[in-house]
Amino acid sequence: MTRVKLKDAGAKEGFETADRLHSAAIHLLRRLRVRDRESGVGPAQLSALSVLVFGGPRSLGELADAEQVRPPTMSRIVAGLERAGLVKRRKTEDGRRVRLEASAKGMKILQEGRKRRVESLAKAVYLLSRKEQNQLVELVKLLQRVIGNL
Amino acid sequence: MTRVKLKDAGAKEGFETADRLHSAAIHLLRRLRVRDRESGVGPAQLSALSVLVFGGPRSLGELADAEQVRPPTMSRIVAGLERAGLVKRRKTEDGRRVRLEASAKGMKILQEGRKRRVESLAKAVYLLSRKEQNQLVELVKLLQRVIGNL
DNA sequence: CAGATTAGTTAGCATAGCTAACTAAAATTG
DNA sequence: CAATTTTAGTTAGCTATGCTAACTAATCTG
Repeated sequence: MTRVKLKDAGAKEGFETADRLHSAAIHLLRRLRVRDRESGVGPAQLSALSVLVFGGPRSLGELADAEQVRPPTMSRIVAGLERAGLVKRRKTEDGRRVRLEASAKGMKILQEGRKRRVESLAKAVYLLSRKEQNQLVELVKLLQRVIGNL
Repeated sequence: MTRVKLKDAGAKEGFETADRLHSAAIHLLRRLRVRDRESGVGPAQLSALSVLVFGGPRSLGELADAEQVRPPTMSRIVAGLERAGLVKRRKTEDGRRVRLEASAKGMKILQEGRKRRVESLAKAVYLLSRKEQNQLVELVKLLQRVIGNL
């Protein structure tokens, strides 16, 4: 039995691909994490801040959803960001909700951190041929679709 | 000025690609993290265990290096894995070093967790066309090279 | 307006990251 | 070969991040 049913073969490949992708993502972030520590801001704070900077102001609950985290967790993350002066808290018409927005300092810190973090990755990308770089762009789009399907 | 110097254009694109890749990796793992929690084993423990299962036994220091973590951190992660009976600690000729290896239970837990974790990702992969799936395989290879360059 | 729902916080627990300071074993060296 | 230095891991103590349960305050609803 050297032949395998097409369906099964596809399933196995899909699983393998998914597994390697998962592993690659872990290792990628593990490497970049080192650079993130230089900012003095924790990873969860940095990530939440980036949502506010690139995605605009929003409520705590919305931010928690975006970050796939429970409200109490986000409450504390935001408290840290506020303490560091990176996020401002504004009142809304609805007295229960808060409007969270990045401060100027928050935007600055984030841009710098993002630059630091991505520059090592960008260097690694430059080592690829131009053709491979273009391929990588296409494949990142594909990856974004996969994430959308999750 | 609609034209840009090629060199600059390349740099900018590389940065953009790197940034999107970084972001994609974050979102990918954030989604999968949910499934990981079902195992009852923390993410750092799970990741360390996978090194032992797929990469074979090694010392605590080597494991710390592989996981990009400091020795005290790995010491505690291993203590947790031991307490849960997922890892065994063996003596070596060098009395300072320990030899860490996954137990049968550890391998079982990991395989199950890996399956759970990857199955949602695999489902998302299946939604792509066969052609796109092949492209994705290429992405992962490229990605592995990029990570190697880090 | 009383009760239910919604938004966020507080409290308390576990995991995970770090540095500093320690112990024990091995290697070096005078 | 004894004294020192180096190496491997651990312990202690801090911070950050996850969670659930239980609370407060505001809004909505009947």
